[in-house]
Amino acid sequence: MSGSRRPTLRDVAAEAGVSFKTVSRVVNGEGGVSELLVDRVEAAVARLGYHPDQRARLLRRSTSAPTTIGFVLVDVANSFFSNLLRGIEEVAMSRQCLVLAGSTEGLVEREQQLVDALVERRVAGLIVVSWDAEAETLRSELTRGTPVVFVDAEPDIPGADVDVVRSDHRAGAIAATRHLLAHGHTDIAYFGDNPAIFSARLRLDGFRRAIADAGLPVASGREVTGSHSHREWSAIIDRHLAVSPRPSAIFTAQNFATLGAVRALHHRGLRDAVAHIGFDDIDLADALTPGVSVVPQDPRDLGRRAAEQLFKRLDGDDGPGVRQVIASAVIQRGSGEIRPDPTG
Amino acid sequence: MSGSRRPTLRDVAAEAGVSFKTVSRVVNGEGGVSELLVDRVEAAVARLGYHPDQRARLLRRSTSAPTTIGFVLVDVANSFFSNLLRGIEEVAMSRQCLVLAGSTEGLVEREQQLVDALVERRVAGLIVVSWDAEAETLRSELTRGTPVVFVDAEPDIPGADVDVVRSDHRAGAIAATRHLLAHGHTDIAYFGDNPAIFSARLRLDGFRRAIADAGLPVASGREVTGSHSHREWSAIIDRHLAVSPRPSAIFTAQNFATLGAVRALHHRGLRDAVAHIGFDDIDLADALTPGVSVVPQDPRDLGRRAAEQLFKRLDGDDGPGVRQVIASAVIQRGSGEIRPDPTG
DNA sequence: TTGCAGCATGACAACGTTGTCAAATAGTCA
DNA sequence: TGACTATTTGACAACGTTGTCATGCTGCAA
Repeated sequence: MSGSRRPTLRDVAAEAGVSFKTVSRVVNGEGGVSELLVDRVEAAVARLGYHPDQRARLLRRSTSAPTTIGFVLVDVANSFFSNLLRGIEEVAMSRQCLVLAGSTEGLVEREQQLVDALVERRVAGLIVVSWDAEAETLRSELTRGTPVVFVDAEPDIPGADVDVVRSDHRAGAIAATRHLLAHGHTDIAYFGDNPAIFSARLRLDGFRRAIADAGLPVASGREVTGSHSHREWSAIIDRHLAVSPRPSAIFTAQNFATLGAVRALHHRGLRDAVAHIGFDDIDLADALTPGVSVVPQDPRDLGRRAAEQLFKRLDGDDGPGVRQVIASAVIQRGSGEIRPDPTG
Repeated sequence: MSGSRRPTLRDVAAEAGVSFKTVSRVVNGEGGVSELLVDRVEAAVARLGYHPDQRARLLRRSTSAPTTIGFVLVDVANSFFSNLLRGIEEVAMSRQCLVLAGSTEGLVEREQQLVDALVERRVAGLIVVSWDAEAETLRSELTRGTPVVFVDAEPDIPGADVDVVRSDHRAGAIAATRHLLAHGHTDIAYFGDNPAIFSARLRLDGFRRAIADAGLPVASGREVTGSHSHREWSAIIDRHLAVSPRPSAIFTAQNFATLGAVRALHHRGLRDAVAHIGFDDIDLADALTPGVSVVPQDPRDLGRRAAEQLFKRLDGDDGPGVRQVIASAVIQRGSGEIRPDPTG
């Protein structure tokens, strides 16, 4: 048995002594087959361990329920994205649909490769976290009418009408910054992702706006941006805590930066001295001393919403593009409510 | 252009004024086509945005490099599994191969559905975290000779010769327990996953063996097992800390349990009073006070190894099954080195 | 000019499936 | 009985691709 060719409709037909079309009918439950033959065919299917070839099936079928959707994300090892994936999977699962996912590592070139690879496998639709500002990686698919839902990042396509699901990055950043301002801070450091990235740009913009609204000067030396691991962020933030005067509060606008800041503050023994608030929640945020205040996101919910929207399109909805921008508010856990040292 | 049919070889051929076989040759770089026609075809491909249909290609092709592999995991939202996936993806990516993954949620029924769904899509091979002790979900594929690599859990198939990549669960649990014993603890509580699960069974076994080797009685009231979220574990462990006398040390043999324990200990203000060691590392383990001592795993490395092994098989290696059992040692960060309260 | 090698190109079958249609069989009614 | 209908079954094309083979053309030597 080992290494034997995988059985096809014809093999089952031979085993059952019927034509392969009859097997096809039985396998697809089409009806119009006598009970006698149904039994014979089903026995043969079981005996041979037959599984229909979905590639051939989809190739032939004109119209059918989607069986596979594609998800282009940045890094599945980042819990934000893995939870997005989980939310998508949840919805897809209820539709007997699988998710073909891949990490771009933030490289546009890799994003293009992934989109092409998914298109060549003829996924029914795409959910994409695009770091290509104008989403050129998806241009040809969009014009062709392939269903695409953008998550987390919103592409800047003039005159385009696309589906988007994302957090309200700017409002969240404004809320976080105002929270620190309200607690008396005037020297706030910002650590966030590369502003070439949509979400990072909006968060930095929100930070600056809140600072400006408070009548404070924009201290560019207090803005640090770039794409780093949490180990790297830890070292970077540690260095910024060493200068004098050090900032009295920090806003970390990305989850790795938040992890890095916790570690750096801990390392310097400043967790009770420097206020800290992060964008996007982290595990154990409430088991630290003090707890880490954050503006949370709910990536699993974002994933679910994106998938729901994609399936609506796959079900034939061709209405105008839908933009879902999810707001959220500060969760106070202690670190964000520390007041500046009056002697500082 | 919107909604137009996706172009095929024939469409490109018509556009370029050649036969579709010539287009096929150009697209596959087969050579034997005049420069003039190559140019005409390439222009037509670009103009129409042609992408070959991998389904049809694979259907026809007798032998070819693998383009998609399947990965059956338990829950992609758990960082252990998402890091496994990342490691697999990393290796697959270098082979121009995509990973089709799905979460079983620990349900054998769902595991079977996923395996079948992957087989029906004709993935080249499978990497599986199976929670079905005898791997019956994979029996027919194994006998058929489909390349399968088991990760994390090793199936109990009499006489079977399979590839396995996993941590040394038993040795790790023994090391963790001995570490607590060496620090003077005699009343150690165990919190771990359902022992129906391979890794959980070995870890519990290691715990019991270390306890027995120390000549201590097995206190069944101190063993709590089950599959829970970290919120649930937090509540469960909190309850066990409320009894008198409470354990002087706890060993959490699963990452959600570790997170739950940190939260529960924090909630009761016992982080400096009760020793704690976990199996599998967690984020921020070193930024807590005290740091969380653990026996770490390197899921990304496990994923890489599993994928490497799978590709070896796909490249034709048909040697005997390879078992990689990765050992690891305690990382001391503070929580595991707390000594029992002498007044306790 | 003829013959032949060598190359470029195309025609056609096949992969495993579904959709279309025709054939064969059984059943009904005048 | 004969014609007509309904039901079961099978033959065959088609999906988009690659593999095999035949055809046509060019250039060169005799």
